[in-house]
Amino acid sequence: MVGMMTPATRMTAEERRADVLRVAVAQFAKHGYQGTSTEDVARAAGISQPYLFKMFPTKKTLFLALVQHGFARVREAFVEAVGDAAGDEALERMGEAYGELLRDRDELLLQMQAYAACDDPEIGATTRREFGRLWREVAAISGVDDERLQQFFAMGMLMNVLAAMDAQSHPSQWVKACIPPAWLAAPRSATG
Amino acid sequence: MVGMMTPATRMTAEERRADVLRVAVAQFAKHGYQGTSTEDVARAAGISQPYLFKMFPTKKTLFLALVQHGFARVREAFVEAVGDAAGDEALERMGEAYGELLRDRDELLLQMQAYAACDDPEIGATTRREFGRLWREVAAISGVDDERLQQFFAMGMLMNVLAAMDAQSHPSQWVKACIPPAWLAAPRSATG
DNA sequence: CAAGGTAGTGAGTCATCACTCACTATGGTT
DNA sequence: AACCATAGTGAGTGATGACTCACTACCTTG
Repeated sequence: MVGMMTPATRMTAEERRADVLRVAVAQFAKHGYQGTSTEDVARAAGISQPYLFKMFPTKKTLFLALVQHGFARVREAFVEAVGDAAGDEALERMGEAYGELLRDRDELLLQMQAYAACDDPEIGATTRREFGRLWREVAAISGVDDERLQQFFAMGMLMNVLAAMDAQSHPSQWVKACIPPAWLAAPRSATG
Repeated sequence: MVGMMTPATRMTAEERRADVLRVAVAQFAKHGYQGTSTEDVARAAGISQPYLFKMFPTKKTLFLALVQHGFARVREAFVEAVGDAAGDEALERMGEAYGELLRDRDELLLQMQAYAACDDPEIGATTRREFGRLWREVAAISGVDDERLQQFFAMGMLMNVLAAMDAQSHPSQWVKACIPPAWLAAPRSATG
């Protein structure tokens, strides 16, 4: 009764959980798995740290939930964007959709943090599994060959890295060269 | 004089520093900037933690030195590999050289950790600067156009991510599809 | 051999972190 | 109105982390 923090407006556990997930992305995206404290996440979500641990038994559980959620969002965005297209056109639309996702850098940065934390067995396993699902899904939807798939994903990874470096906010000579206007489209000419 | 640790065989500061740098790469590559403790690095290098701080005034200084050193190694490897080639052939040789570097996953993983830690202003600035230098150097040496350069770097980033996920040690359907055979076993040939 | 610079350390300090325990407040149901 | 499941918290705890201070051992040079 004394200095008790106003118990953040009461929500159902589900609502609160969704809230936490939404807010936690930003933290983990910026500071990484090890660099983010559960205290920070709790504060950002407007709840106490002990309650965070009631929803997610460990910090890792929370992080893994975020990773799965993030990859799932990418898959959903791809499915929706492609519609009934196929082949190169499907790839192109997925590329555009990925560009849209870039609006919210946090989602992509979280992916980077997941890759970077793969030394941890559980994080590694989850990340590989999710990456594999995404790969297979893109393969199935587009139906293009492996070389093209590879180019598609390679471009995605480059965008992730550029996002991580926040290249867009630090313009310089090379940035203009490596973020061309056509950065959304799949490469038109095959290597050769 | 009681339980004093055998003072690791005496070296010049330079030798020791080089030793530390060599050993520290593995630690930071695996566990990231935040996930690596100076204690771990010191132990791995066979010196006491206070002495580590005499050579590198802060943990960040050490990490930044590693990042610069890593990028420099890539640049040197590229220059050496290209020889007097130019254009697409130069790119191809650099690609092979990058494959060689992949032998030692740690170097590439450290790059990933640098990208992931870019939220820190100093790390971000250094990483962008080094990436930019690499980009310009590859551009200058090869002389190819931006689109091709972009594809080259994109493929490199995909390799980095696959290395981070340790895809090669966790074979599955998609791994075979996304790892270019030439990079899987790069016995320094196949200039075709 | 005396002296001093330098390689190297033991034993802290203070902050932070993941996680816990015991507790309180709230609202829907009977 | 009384009950109770569940949302939510204050105040820890033991471990660990970056970094410091005061010190010791070693080697080179005059």
